[in-house]
Amino acid sequence: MADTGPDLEPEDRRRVVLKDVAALAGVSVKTVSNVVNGYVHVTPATRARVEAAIRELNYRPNLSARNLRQGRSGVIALAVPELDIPYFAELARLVVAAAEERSLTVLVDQTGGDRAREQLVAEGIRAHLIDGLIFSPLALTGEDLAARTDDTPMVLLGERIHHGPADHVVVRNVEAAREATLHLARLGRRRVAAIGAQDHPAAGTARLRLAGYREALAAAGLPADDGLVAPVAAYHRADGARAMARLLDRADPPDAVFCFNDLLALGALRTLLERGVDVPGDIAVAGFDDIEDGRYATPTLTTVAPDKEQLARRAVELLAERMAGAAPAAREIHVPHRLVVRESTAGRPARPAPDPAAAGRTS
Amino acid sequence: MADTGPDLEPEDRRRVVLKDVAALAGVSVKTVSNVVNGYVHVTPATRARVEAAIRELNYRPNLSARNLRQGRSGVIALAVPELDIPYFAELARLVVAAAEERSLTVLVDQTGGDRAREQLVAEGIRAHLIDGLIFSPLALTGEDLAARTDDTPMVLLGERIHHGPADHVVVRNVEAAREATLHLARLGRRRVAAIGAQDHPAAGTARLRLAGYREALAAAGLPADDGLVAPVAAYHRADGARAMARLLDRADPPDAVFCFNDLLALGALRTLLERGVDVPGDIAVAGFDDIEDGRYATPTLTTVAPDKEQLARRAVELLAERMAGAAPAAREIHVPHRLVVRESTAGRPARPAPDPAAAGRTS
DNA sequence: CTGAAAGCGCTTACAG
DNA sequence: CTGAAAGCGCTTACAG
Repeated sequence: MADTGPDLEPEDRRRVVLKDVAALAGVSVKTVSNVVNGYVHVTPATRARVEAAIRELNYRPNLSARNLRQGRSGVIALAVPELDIPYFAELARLVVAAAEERSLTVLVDQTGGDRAREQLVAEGIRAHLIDGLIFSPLALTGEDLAARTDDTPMVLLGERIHHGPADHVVVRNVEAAREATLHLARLGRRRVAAIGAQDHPAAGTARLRLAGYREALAAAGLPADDGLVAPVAAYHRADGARAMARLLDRADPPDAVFCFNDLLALGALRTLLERGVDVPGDIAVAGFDDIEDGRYATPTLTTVAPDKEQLARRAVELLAERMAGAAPAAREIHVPHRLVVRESTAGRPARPAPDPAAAGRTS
Repeated sequence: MADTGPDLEPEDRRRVVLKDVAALAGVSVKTVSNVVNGYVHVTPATRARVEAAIRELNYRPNLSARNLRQGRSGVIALAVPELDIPYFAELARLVVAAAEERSLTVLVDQTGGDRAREQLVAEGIRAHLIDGLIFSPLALTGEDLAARTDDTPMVLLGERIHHGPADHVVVRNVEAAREATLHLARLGRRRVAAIGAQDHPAAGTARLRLAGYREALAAAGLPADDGLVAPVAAYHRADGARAMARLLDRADPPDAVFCFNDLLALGALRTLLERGVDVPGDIAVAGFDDIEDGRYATPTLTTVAPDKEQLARRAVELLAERMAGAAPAAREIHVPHRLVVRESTAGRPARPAPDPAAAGRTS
């Protein structure tokens, strides 16, 4: 139509629209629309003619127009701190898969765990482009959430910050951390350390896992020694490696350590290896998340395995419900977890070892 | 407007549109549009009034409408086999970041490496929703690409399949594989194996890395023994673990192995550990990709490090150029790589070891 | 510097 | 079962 483009324009091959298909098939646009959208009341002959025309013209519906008309886009956003943190990468894969089953497309936001960016995401940087948001915040506060004005349906992954208006899908962090720590205590370890404490008020996960750790110490009759609780700036391998080094430098190093995620544990394992400390002989190590790396680590890593598949599936499900217009009170859904005991607390398997592939995805 | 919704409708709080803002600010919609889009010719006083109205009404532009009008969406798709394969996860993070610099949003497609799904992606499942596509295919053939009818701008990551119409951003695979293999040969290893060969014709990367491996053997004056070339079904840890086991079961096991990616190498390391084979003492191991896991593996992994940052950046750049209407001939861009020598070929570092954190992202 | 009006490509009541 | 027409919420020539 508008022939105002620069001279680079490929060809005069004008974009094919519904009307063109209708003209070629000799029907109204309504009928073409019906065929495209799979409505029932179209005679087979008409349908065939329309489909032939669609093929011949290579017509594709313009989704922006459809979205504008229908008031929805079929796109949801997944906002995570970093896409290449294995836990979030696995989650992303599962969310994309679960969304696809509902014909939803996933758009990705990376917040870097930065509060300002998380506020933007909560406030709807993509307002009207996305129909819903699955959000795993790191630094967002309850106040931020309460101040939210955007009304895009949202489901939060992770701890429930305050009692805001959003659905949450979570793991029972306190219980899971207690189980992991208790497992270490039952190995006969007396000085069980923790790696992963965090100061800032928004660090809900860290707080809950720390609480579970402390409950377990009490239950096992072990003294709580704050010197054995190592704070970290972030939850990457490097933080775990450094924290482990600090713990080893103490006069009374631990004989077990519960790391608040697997990445921290993998970093800790590396430090232990470099220092020549035997795992689990000298120090037993447990993590949290059950990322695939842990199944191939040296030694393989004992960890809390949340049901990530269900986490993703439930999140998409709750979101779809809200998107469909249901407006129940904010819900909090718990997904199951289990403790997976591997070599880092149970010793190396006798050779020949079980094929670690059996623990991985078969794909 | 249409008050036809079911009784669940939250409130009569009608969606705020441009017109409402214009009315409140006492200007025309054109002026509001100018303010929203940051055009220059608006008096400061007017701008302030409009901005106040936007805040008061909590107005957000409807992106679908804007897209429809402008003929573009500002959204690009990234299609990869699996989001939780570390290499693709790292790439995804970098692509999302690079896209953001250009105000582009990234939507993710997972193909599972399945040809049918890859054909769909190439044919534009999201036609008109996305302005462009960055695509890392696994099973797609040159014929598939030649048959492509969708004209969404596309940039391919990985090997150039045939000489189709698409831009490619690639690593010099043959050279890189040759360097890695030569490194092993220069350690004095005589029986250098390869893990990662693949049969199917679309496996361009496998073919090129195998070629580089063979070139290096010839250059080093080593005999080519096809029994030392291990094929794999996929490029996951489990495949590497199994392939390594097969190589070890031979009468004449290798004293070095070049794995076509890091995941295969990590699986191989696990098998070697279980079998009590010393790395690099008995067998030196090298990989390809430089994923973060390799920096914390036991031992740390020697690998070819492609400049992933540049890979992502260039891909987005080429795509943006095509999206802007430039239609040069298909381009093939090579990004640099380097061989990173670590413990798996160079032995363990003397204690105290360098902090592995220094090798990781600092974040 | 601002206003009034057309139109992007669909879907959807409303008629027939 | 199908047609003609309105309208989703923007942006953009076109006037002034």
